[in-house]
Amino acid sequence: MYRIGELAKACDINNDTLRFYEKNALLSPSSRSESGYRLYTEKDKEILQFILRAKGVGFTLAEIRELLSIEVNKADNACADVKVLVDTKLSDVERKLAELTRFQTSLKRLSDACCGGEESAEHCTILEALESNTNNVRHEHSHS
Amino acid sequence: MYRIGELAKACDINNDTLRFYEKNALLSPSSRSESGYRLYTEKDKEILQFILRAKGVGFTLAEIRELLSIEVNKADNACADVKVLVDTKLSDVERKLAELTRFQTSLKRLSDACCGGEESAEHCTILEALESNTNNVRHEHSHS
DNA sequence: CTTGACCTAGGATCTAAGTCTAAGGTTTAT
DNA sequence: ATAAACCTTAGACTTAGATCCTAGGTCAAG
Repeated sequence: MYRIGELAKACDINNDTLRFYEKNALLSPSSRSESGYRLYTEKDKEILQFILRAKGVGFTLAEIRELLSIEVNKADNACADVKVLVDTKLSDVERKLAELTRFQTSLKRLSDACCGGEESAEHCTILEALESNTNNVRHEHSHS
Repeated sequence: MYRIGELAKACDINNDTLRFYEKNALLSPSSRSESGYRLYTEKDKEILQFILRAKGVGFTLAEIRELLSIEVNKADNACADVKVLVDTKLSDVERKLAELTRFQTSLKRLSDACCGGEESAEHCTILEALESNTNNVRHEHSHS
């Protein structure tokens, strides 16, 4: 059993974040001590880690709540319902992947075109690209 | 010279967003009319487009402010300074991409392993996977 | 038996990036 | 000359996701 501070420390988050997750129906401690202290189990910790991983890839807490809630309703849901939810999340993930890939491509192009040297940035291709009306690095000339 | 509404419309953003950018030291109109109306020049419009493009590549407004400060003071900054900003952002984006790809794989595997039928989800492979501490589908047995 | 670290609840505050409202002044078209 | 469309400011509100504050209760160590 972890007390709130122990679990928070173990997962490198704030105690208040755990209280916040509880208030927002994401993760409640499995029990309380005599004096009302929250007591989290190993299982609770695993759920928290799932939450943190999901958050790390861009799921909102609302989406995570939905993912987690499937489990609670198991018996009341058909497999099909669960699958729909997962497939919806999969589309979400793929949409996010597409956007990030776009960012990556643009940033890479900017980075690759820049000499990165100690020269003055007066002719920096990155700045030029951001100034131009294309968002693409068209001119790959360097500063030399 | 553009009035606020004209520039906003031309760049497809809200008038309030321009006031917000001004308050947050991203873009101030070059002048004001007799009656106090903001007047933006062609150059101002270019800076705005710079901001919007940088936003489109995933930079936060704080990061854009930094980019702009280099932009207006090019001669005093090295190319390396600019490149660091881009490369930091790039690593950030790539870290997220990696995590997201991991999630995509997991969700795909979950979806594929699920029969998607009208059976109760009590033995749904998806849920079983979410319960495990790996987020991977280990047991590919179905509900039947 | 008290000090310090930890915990409680409830509500206030913060950040990002806007968006909206109120109460009024200006410009333009008819 | 007056309505419609535009502009001004200050400040409140929004959403998501926390984080902090107040005022007090609990627990282990010296």
